[in-house]
Amino acid sequence: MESLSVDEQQAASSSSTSPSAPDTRPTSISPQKRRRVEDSTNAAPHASLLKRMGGPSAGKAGLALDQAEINRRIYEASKGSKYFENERRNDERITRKVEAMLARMDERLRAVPEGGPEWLAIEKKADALASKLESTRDLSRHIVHCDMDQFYGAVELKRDPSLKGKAFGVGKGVLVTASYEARAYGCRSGMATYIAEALCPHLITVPNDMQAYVAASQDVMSIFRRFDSNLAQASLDEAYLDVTDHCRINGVGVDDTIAELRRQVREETGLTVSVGVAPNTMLAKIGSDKNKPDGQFRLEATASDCIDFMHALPVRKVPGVGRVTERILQALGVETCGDIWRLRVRIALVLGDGDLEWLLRYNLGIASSIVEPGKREERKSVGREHTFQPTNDPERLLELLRESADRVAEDLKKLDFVGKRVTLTCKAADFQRFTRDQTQTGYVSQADDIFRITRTLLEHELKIQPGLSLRLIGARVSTLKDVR
DNA sequence: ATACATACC
DNA sequence: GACTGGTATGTAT
Repeated sequence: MESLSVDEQQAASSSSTSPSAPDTRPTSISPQKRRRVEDSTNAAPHASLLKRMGGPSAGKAGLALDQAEINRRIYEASKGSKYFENERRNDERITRKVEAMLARMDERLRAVPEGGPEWLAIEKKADALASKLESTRDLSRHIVHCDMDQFYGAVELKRDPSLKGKAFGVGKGVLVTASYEARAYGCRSGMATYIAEALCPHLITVPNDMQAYVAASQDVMSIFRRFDSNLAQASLDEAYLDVTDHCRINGVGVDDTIAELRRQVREETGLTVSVGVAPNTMLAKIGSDKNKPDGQFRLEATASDCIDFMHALPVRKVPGVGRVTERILQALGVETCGDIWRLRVRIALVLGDGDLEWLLRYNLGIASSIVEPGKREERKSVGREHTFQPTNDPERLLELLRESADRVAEDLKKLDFVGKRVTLTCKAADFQRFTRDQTQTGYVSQADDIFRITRTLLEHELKIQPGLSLRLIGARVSTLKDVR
């Protein structure tokens, strides 16, 4: 029973107040408070850990080595490091969470036998929810997601053409991007450089130059703005546009419009961009990946095209579904967005109605069709953090905290914000992170105030955890007020 | 109000 | 031996 009993009708412009970028995800189940199992360093690696060590962006196509072999090499290279141990702990925690969820599923499935009256009632409710969602589908806009190809790497290539055709990465301790040649060896953004070098011994690494990327980004965004002056910039190298009006006013089809946008970017900046066009932001974003690099993809604006497009799509490809959510869904039997429909009753039983709603949106390919620039007053926090050689010297830690506090105050001043809540962020030498915060009675923005508050929080931690060694310290101010 | 987890680039 | 930084948001308590 794969076909949807949902009306194919639509129109009704989305009245949703959701933000322009797809950003919501099913919530995860509550953490369990069971005791951590003891060291199992010598045991064979759990499949999920092997995969986890492959990194969050592992699993893309075009590899010189088999992904399983890459994961094995990454595992070998990182085994025993503090980072690795922390990943192992986190992986165990998720494994326990998934086990607890499966136990709960067994229990619920016993209480609500498949095909029984209660089961059928839940199914009916899920179908009604799907119909309701279907009635909000907006197919009237040409929503565009532009994603620059290998952006930092492309900027570096422009600067140093001798890198062309070579395996190189940008970044120092950690790669922020890898060239397509390096990706073929399994090198990925977010990967430690020493791991990348283990996978690809001839890897060239170049330091990153944010200034250059910001400048290139501004050039590209100003070209995008010719097609939608109201675009939503999602990052330095990504933007959402609504080109419906541009196409109508100029009497140009959307495919030609996008070809023209790509041509202007290529000619004026020497960079290439991949583009997805679809009726909403989620579909456009997934689409921009379809013909990468230097390609464009358009999804036909009909409900059945949207549903078919999502059907075979692995849930992990949906923006907002990360590796933890992927594991939870996998345990339920949900690998693709098509599986969501088949397993809707199980999902409702185990995860609840709220999560079912988001998952049904993925299944149906329904999301916001509203593109608007991020508003300044929507800024939620301003923070700084940095990593250093682990130390337990309290004087040194306070010095480092002072630096973060100074930089946050600088940023707040530049941005004209003051805030009420002050957060201390720490990462211990073993990579475990924690935060401590305090809400003030009045607004703060001065370096001295931010330092004084975070220092008190840090000193308290040092008192209750004597000898605490840290590798990262940061300060953040939130609950902001605009004073511009 | 606080702490922490997840996600994105 | 070695694995970033900045921001948003959801959940639990």
